[in-house]
Amino acid sequence: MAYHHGNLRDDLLAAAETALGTVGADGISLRSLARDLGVSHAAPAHHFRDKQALLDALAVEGFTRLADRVESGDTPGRPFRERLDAMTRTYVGFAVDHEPLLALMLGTKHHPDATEELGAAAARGTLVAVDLIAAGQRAGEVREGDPYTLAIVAAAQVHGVATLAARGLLGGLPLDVAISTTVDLVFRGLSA
Amino acid sequence: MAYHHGNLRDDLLAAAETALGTVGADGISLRSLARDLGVSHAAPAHHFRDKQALLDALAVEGFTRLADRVESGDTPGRPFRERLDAMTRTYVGFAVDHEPLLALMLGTKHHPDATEELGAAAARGTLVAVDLIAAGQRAGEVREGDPYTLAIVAAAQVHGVATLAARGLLGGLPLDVAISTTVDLVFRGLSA
DNA sequence: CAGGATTCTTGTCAATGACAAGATTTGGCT
DNA sequence: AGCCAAATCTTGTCATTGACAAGAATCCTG
Repeated sequence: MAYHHGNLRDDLLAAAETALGTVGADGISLRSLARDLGVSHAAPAHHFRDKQALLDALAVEGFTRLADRVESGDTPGRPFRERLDAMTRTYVGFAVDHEPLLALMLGTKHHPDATEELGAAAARGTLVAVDLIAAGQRAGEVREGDPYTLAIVAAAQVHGVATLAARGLLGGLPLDVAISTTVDLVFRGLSA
Repeated sequence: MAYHHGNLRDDLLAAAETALGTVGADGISLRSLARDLGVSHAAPAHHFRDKQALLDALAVEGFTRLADRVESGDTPGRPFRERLDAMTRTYVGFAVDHEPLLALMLGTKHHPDATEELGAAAARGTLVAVDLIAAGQRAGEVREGDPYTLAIVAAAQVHGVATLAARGLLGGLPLDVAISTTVDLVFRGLSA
């Protein structure tokens, strides 16, 4: 066994994400992760100052992956409603599949210095939304108004459905019904 | 000093809610609460089986208070848009004023037996929303469709704006602009 | 006014996050 | 090649915490 693990940092992140799904963010223990990776209980400290620093790194990774998925699922040039539908499904799907990660991403207890990095990662997502609204306006499909404001609020609406769906708090409403209704309501709300 | 504290349970809840705002849900320590109340470190165990049981009780209390505020701020009989506006402002206001509590209420790590109680408390809120939609439909102000589905989704949309606003994640959008836009978008979406 | 239930206390345990100090390895610099 | 600093990992330690056990003080019901 090599004295140096090699890529402890990446392995810690991977193990932490797995643990996130089983024991939750608070249930994660640095010592337990270290044990799983066959490493001493103090080794993680050399890669993450804090337990929170590890979680922050996980959150940043989550934002990046979410943005990737949204962007790759997008179809620029297609009608507004089609793009809105795709984005909504992607977002809700991500939330349902990775609820603990999303909770981490939008949690409030990040390190001050990480907040900056998280903000940048999150900004990528809003960019896509603003672009969507602006394109819709240019095509005369979306009503007038500050595209930034409309994008933020519309995204927040979809976000609300996503988080409640992820936590099973939609009162028994089937997921596809909830999504379809959401797209419909948001679309009508934004219509010209 | 009386051997019996008298109303430890209530005092624990009150102290816990205060701590919730300062150190967060995870930062709360039963032992610390006990110290603050001048009571032995094991005393809380006789009132709350668990640390989670305490948090669950706090969450139930939160749902009750939120429902109270929404109901008391409601104006049945008035036009749909007016009621929607009032409810949205109440909800967003509650979220901004009590973000940690709301996070607790909608968290996923409750005790199984508490989930039932929480569900009942939360159901009160959806009742108001369904009533609002149904009334709007009767008045011809809201489009047709299953009122339950429309209510859940619309509530989820408002909820999304509320949580993001509470966490300062609206990208610098002024709160009143966000609220007004939200009411506008939801209203248009639901319009007949 | 007795006896059981309630409330609270002290004592204890394992787990954890964080810190300190030292060992091993790596990699750059001469 | 060789050396030294930095990076990586280790053992050791500490205070805090949640949970449990067993016993003391108090309350209350019959």
